This record gives sequence, C-alpha cells and structure tokens, in this order.
Amino acid sequence: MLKYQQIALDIERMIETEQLKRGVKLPVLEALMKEFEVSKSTITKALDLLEKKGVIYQVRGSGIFVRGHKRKGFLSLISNQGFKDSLEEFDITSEVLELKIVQPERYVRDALDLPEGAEAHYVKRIRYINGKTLCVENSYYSKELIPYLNKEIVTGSIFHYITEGLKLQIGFSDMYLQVGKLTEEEAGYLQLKSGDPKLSAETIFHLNNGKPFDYSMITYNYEQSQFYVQSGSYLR
Amino acid sequence: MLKYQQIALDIERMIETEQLKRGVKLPVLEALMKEFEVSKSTITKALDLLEKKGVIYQVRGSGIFVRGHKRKGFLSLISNQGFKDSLEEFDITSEVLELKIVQPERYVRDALDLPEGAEAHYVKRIRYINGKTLCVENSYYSKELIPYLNKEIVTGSIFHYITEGLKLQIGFSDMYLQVGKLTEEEAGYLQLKSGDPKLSAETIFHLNNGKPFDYSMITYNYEQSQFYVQSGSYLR
DNA sequence: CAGTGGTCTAGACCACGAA
DNA sequence: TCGTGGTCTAGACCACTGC
Repeated sequence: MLKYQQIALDIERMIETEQLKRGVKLPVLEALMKEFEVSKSTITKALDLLEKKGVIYQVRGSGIFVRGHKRKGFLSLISNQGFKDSLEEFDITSEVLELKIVQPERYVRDALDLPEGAEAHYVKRIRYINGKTLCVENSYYSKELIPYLNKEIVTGSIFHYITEGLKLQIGFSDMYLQVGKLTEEEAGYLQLKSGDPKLSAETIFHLNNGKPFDYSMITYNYEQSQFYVQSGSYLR
Repeated sequence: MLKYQQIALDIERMIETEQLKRGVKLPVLEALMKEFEVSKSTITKALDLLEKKGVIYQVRGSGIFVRGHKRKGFLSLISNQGFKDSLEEFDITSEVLELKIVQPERYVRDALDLPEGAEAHYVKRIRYINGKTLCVENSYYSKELIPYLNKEIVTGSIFHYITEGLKLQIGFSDMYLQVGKLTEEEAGYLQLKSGDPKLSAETIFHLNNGKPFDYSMITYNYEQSQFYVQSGSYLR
C-alpha cells in the first residue's frame, strides 16, 4: 500500500475512533509531516484523497477540518469502492432469478464496447436491504473481461469477486437516473403496486484501464430509496 | 488563474474543439510538459483535476485517454460549478413565488449552523427547463453570509450572484435524495397529479471555508428528471 | 504579521502495459 | 525491455486567515 493511501486510512480511522465531529480541526501540516515522517506533498496528497472522499475539507490559511456528517439510513449513490464500504451499515442480500450467457442487444453492446455476436453474462437479481426488497437488477458483464461467474458468486457481491478474486481494479462509472412509474412486472418483484413511483438507474462500470465491464439497469423500491451524494468543488 | 487550472482548461477545450471521442489518447506526459513549459507535477495536477471532473482517465504504463461521453438531455446531479456549466445546454428560468426574511425552524438552523432566532432568506421558486416545469424549490440562505437578496437576483441564478457578485467561493455540498409521491400542493405547482412520482432532494451547500450558506429542498417533476452522475475510484 | 495551507520545481525512483 | 504514468522528496515561494 502506498504511503499516502496508508496515511489517508490512518487519519480516517483516527477521525472515526476519536468520534471527531464536523468542524473539528486536525493537526497542522507540519505536525502531520513529522508524525508520519513524510514530505509535505505526501501529506497533501493523502489529505486531497480524504477531501475527495468527503471526509475532510481544507481551508487555506486556516486549517484542516472534519466534514463527516452523513445522515443515518442513507445509501451512498456512488458505490463507495473505497476503504470500508458504508454498505456495512446495512444487511444486503441477493436472490438470483436468472444467470445465463447471452449475446446482448445493440444498446448493451454499445455500452460495453462489444462487437456484434460477443457474449456476456446476464444476471437478474432481487436485492434485499434489512429483509426488505431494495431493487431489481438486470446486469450484463462482458465475458471477455469477466470470463466466469456462477450462482454462488452472483448471490454474494459480484464486485467483491471482481476485485478480490480476479484482482481487477474498478476505475469509474457513468450513471443515468430517472424517476418513473413501476410496470406490472417490476411491481411484482418489489411487492409494490403497478404505477407506484420508481427510481431507475442505468450504470456503466469501467475498469482501471477504461474498459467497460458491467452494464446494469436497476429499479429501486421507492420506499427504501434514500441516497446521499457528497460533492466537492471542481476548481481544484 | 493558477497554472494547473489553466492547463486543465486548455486541455478540456482542446478535447472539445477537436471533438475527441471516448478512448482517444492524449499526448504523453513528457510532451505536455514541454508544450506547457511546466514541471511534471503541474501537468499531473491538471490531469488529476480533469480526471476528477470526469473528462479523462489515466492508465499507468499506457496513456491518458478521453472519457467524454455524457448522454444528451441529462442534467448533472452534482451542480457542476466547474468551468462552463453544462446547464448552458438547457434553457432554465425561474418564477419566484415567495421571498422573505424568516427565523427558520430547528431543522433548518441545524443544517445551516444557526443559533436560535437567527435570520435567513426564504425563497420559494418554480424552475422551468425549456419551458416545462422542472421543480419546486424551497431554499433558506443564511443572512449572515448572504446579507442581501432581491427579486431580480432570485429570478436569475442565485449561485451566480454569490460567486460573481459577492465573490464567495462555493466549496462542497451534501445531498439527500428520496423518491415518493407528490402531495396535492406540489402537484399543483408542477402541473401533475397528486400521487404521481417525485424525486425530492435536500441539499446543504457550503462555502469554501466550510460554512453552510444554503439549505434547499427541491421537488422534481418526474417527467423532466433525468440526471447523470459520474464517479471515480476513491483509491487515488 | 505570524500561522497555515497551496503551488511549483527538478529529479530520483517505482510499477505497470505492451510489444 | 522500454515507454508511460505514479510516487516521493526537499525546498522555495505564494496566498489567504485571523489576531
């Protein structure tokens, strides 16, 4: 693990274990440099990482402060593939409805950069949060990048398998959100009524090297859909 | 303007004017260093900024590539207070329903870090996108940080006034999303039916120095609610 | 004006990808 | 193996905050 990542982790853990509240000032750069025995830029890089993650904010001429402050019961919309997942706060399980290899249609191939006739794993799952239906998920995984999937893997966390089992690193994602009314079929899966509100999320996940490996369409149960999104300035 | 910001801008403009598509490789670091006559870290910083913004992605040992690729017609959920606003793609106008100074309730004071009895501007607006109702917005602006607002300012872009008029810099925001059913009142404003789907967003905006200045509750018209969210890995 | 964070540099060395 | 991006350092200097 790189120095700046380790330092970021250490500082984050410190904030957590010491229960530091929003607005609490952290030690000054000089002190952190000495404590971790690294140069200024390394500390800065660690702090930038934490700022990007929404853990702290830095104010020039003043100090480094804890941002913290996520409301309980809200899921991070941006799957926090960071250090410890905030999903640990919840009990999430999956029921696999379908798992097969298909030759996906045009719009899926476009998303995954696949040629005509290429194969992909198709996965249909219902996901539960604390025992309640959270969403129905239709996913396609590029067979070229993810050669093998079975029911066991798919029942658990597919992303965990990809990062830990296959040692692939997830890079970035594009997500498209829409609100609408549930169809008869969706309502059935989610134990709601046809015409009830829904949140639809279409997401394309890419590996570290920019290759798209997963195209997912998720329909969320509106009763369980509470999300938060933290964002920072794009000026720095 | 700082060197790395200027370079980031230049590169972004280059990608745009040359219509570079997703996956196109940019010149290597060495070349960029020479072109802009700066050190490696400055180029790196500029590229990190663009990566964070979702414009490019970098692959170690391979190169720097254009990410681009936002679907048309989708609004950025994360108000892109970056360079040119993607809202320019749309025609957004506002109708002010109410503008007054109030002593906000507990939950608003908590969000804005205000003591009991402190004052805030209360603004209620309907916002239109390309002539259609986009959302109803209920906002509170801390009077301490934003001393003055009038109908003209509020009819236009309040954030533009804050950054350009008051020369304040916006730092970060926390947003909480929920899907639900429209109340009678909301449906009236949005020209929809009571019970129709809605997306509710509660957002707290902070200045550069960490002080919260705006608490907004927005109810979106589900027919116009198409959003995208780009995200990157929190590992670096 | 002292304290604190931010920018920028030059250069050494490391890690990953593709051929 | 070589090209390419990433990390890390030491240090000079800059810019903002708050007393």
